[in-house]
Amino acid sequence: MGTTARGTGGLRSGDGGKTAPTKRRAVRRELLAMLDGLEVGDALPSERRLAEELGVSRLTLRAAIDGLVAEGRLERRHGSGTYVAEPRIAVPLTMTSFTEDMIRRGMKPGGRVLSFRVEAAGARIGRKLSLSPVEEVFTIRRLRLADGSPMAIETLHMARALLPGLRREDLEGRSFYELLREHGVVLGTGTETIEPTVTTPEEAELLGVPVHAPAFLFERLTRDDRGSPVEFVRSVYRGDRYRLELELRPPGD
Amino acid sequence: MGTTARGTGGLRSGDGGKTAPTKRRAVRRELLAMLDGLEVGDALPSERRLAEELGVSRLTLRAAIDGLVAEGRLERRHGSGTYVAEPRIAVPLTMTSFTEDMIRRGMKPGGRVLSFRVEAAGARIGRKLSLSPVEEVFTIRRLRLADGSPMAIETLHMARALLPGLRREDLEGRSFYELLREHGVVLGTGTETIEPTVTTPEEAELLGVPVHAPAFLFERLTRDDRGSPVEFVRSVYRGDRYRLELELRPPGD
DNA sequence: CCGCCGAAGTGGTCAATACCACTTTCCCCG
DNA sequence: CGGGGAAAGTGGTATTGACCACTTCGGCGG
Repeated sequence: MGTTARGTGGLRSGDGGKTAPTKRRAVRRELLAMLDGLEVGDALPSERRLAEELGVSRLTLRAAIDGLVAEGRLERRHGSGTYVAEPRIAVPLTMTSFTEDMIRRGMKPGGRVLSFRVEAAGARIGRKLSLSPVEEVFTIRRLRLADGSPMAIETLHMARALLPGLRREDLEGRSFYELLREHGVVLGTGTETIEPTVTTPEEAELLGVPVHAPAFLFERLTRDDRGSPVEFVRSVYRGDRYRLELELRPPGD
Repeated sequence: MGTTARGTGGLRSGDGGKTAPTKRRAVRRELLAMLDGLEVGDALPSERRLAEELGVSRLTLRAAIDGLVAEGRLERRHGSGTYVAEPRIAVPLTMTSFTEDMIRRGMKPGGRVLSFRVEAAGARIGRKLSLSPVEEVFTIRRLRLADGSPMAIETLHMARALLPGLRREDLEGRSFYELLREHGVVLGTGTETIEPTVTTPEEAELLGVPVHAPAFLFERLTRDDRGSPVEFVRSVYRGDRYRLELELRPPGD
């Protein structure tokens, strides 16, 4: 180090092997690792110190911290320091895969595949996924468990072309998004709509709740990093055990 | 054109001083003004140009743009430009007051006060608001309208001490948060929980929907800038005309 | 005529530096 | 011994300068 006046530093495009997309994410990972060794309420080293230790500018460090603050894992106190935040019962809505979501809520996620079919997309699903109606898609129905008891019923549609060799067994253990990532699908943005609904007799049976019990209906369209639709998911969550909680911030203005 | 002449209002901590609160917010306002003259899909000037025109650094400008992008009013296209985004049917959950919310959804908000009482907080509300159970609170029940038809029933609790002279008439026209601001209450963070539910006969009657129709139940606790509870609100939204929609971003990692 | 490719322009990221606002601490003065 | 106030340390904001990654578009060669 020392003076390195030659800003060109690089290190981004050159480094071998895997993608180290952005420096901020590297810092984020370092911070996450650091968090494992800290208790709730503990203070982080000061931003200036951390930036130096990690070898990044304070701006970059702050950007990484910003993310963790937004996710509720850290808490800033002006003039005092940055602290490990109280864990939230329910976390912000963004991003949640079921697996992640349940882990955050302190529950053990599980699942059972109810049905696994390959069929023509049809008009509705084809439109959602920007596919021809005759293109083959997977239609996968899963029962989602939390701590062993039913939490949601999920129906997923995805172009077969994206994961041609997918078998029913592949879904039993792992996270679906993990599978996608291994096959080179990089997830980008998604859109989710949420409506209240009531359970149908079939749903009630599977979820172990009364018929016409309140439930959430989620519909999510996930896109890859180039904006092409990847999956369309429709989920029914039981309303008695699942609720959303979110932190409101004063508007940016 | 038209687009909601919501003028420059706002500005929360307005100290009539020389120093603008923060430069970023000033820039934000400039951008908002600029947006009124643009159509959906139009491109903004480049960041470098804008930064120079507005006399701020590019980073500051970017921070302001970031906010507008997060709120869905602008859209960035890497390598191409920054564009006025398609208005969203439903906007991110953060912040929404009913009035703001409806305006964003392109509907005309309205309301009718169903009941207005002053009473002892009681155990439950007292706990929510961090008040003694015998402290006097307002309990206000309002029917919320969108384009003239019922959209939600809202029950609000707030310590009387915060707005001692509040009368029923004060609520008829204006935004509640506006009132609070005028009395020096600066809103900070809030917590909202969302559950699915079904309408009771009374709610169904007021909302004009069938009994046991799906609905959202919102509970919101709003705090001021120092973290003290300000209001506790419980709202029932009809599920057939109101739904949530949110944009999912890939996690920071 | 079409296609390729590179230059120009755009947003995305990062560094180094400076100053401000706030909190905490602790020393000095009463 | 107690209280006030400066100093130090922290996060918050802002600037300048640079390079990277991507898109767009036009010129050039096939």
